[in-house]
Amino acid sequence: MNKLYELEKESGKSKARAGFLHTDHGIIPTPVFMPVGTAGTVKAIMQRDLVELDAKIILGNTYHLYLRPNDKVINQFGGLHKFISWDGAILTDSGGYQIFSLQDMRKLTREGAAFKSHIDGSKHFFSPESVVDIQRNLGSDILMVLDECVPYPSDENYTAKSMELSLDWAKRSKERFCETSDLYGHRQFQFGIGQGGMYENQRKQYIERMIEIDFDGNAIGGLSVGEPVELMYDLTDLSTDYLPKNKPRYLMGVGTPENLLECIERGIDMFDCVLPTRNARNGQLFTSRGKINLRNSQYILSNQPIDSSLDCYASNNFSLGYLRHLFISKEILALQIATMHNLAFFLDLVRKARLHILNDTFEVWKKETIEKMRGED
RNA sequence: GGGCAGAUACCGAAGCGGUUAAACGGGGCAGACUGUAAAUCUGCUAGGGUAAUCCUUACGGAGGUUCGAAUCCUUCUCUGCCCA
Repeated sequence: MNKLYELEKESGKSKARAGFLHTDHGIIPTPVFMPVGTAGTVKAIMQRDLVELDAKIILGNTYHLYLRPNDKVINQFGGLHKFISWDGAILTDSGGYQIFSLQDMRKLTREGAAFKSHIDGSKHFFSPESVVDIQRNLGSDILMVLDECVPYPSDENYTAKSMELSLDWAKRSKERFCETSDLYGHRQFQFGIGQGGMYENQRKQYIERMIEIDFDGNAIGGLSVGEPVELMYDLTDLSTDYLPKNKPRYLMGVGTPENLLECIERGIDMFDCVLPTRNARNGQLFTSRGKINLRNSQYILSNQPIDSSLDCYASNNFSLGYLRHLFISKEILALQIATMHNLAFFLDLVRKARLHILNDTFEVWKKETIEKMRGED
């Protein structure tokens, strides 16, 4: 199959849909959750565990991998897949989010982003073109264009200007992508990223102009940056009204288990988020009964498994009391178990969502699942 | 038996006349985390009170000096080190 996306089924009752991403590193059923592996590792667990969890695709980050070890080094290893020993698919983010989160260390111009390394303060420059080149060296299956993730709140004028900048960068990214080719014998695809801040008209306009550039897939960026969750849902809803049906839709950086279900219902196919991995390292578990703050003293004597409803070694072999002890004692194993469990939960949730879409039961199941998760919050 | 040093909140440890219910660590108790500068960050941690620039009790014990003492003096108790 030459095309990346194959639509399998639409819900009919909502905009939820099931499909496949055809990459040369596997066929990925969608909706899909992509664990974040910024620096060439999904923190605290091994690639073997990701396989066991049936993660089909993970993220890498252009900014981080460029700074360390550098894409030229990774090129010497035959690309990121070989470098990190991962046969599944990889999507690399562009560094656009770092332009946003490391705001005080960079300067934006029409040409690109000048920035200082957060590691050693050294000066660097990213252009839309160089970011494509780096991702060619990395060899990710899906590469993201460089964009400016507009901070929240931003006024309409700033957002509009930023839109022009990001769209210009998007065009240049596409051009560079077309001028270059994959280096390692597997296909690479390129996604655009829709911005527009919190303004409906700008979101719409951005998407319309992005569609013209004709990327392999379309992302929605700049959401979940501090705005009220309902606004995030509304803008996602609006976005999927305009995004083409024959291409994958990726909501960047989202979100909580509830966010995932709400946005699947609004027609999103792909998600990534640091929550399951980061919160795991910070002692918070996501379960079918809601969130658990593991350090709480109420779990000292809990003999309950983390979540026995999951088919995951970490989730049903250790008691909450034991895992709490590991956290309180700052044992490395705590991070590993919690990370594995949280990822198992997120991946399982989205897989179930997919099955329910195929069974025409998604909407009812979604409602029940959210209620259950809220129950013990 | 003699000499010296010390005793501060759950623990360690600052402070050495007023701005001290007492710095800072640790521990404890909560909270946050959404395209990862995060095994991180924030708050609380004598009792009472929703809370306060409110009340009570507090820096080994007992007395004293002073307008005012964890801080100065006397004495007692205990701890460590050194000399016999």
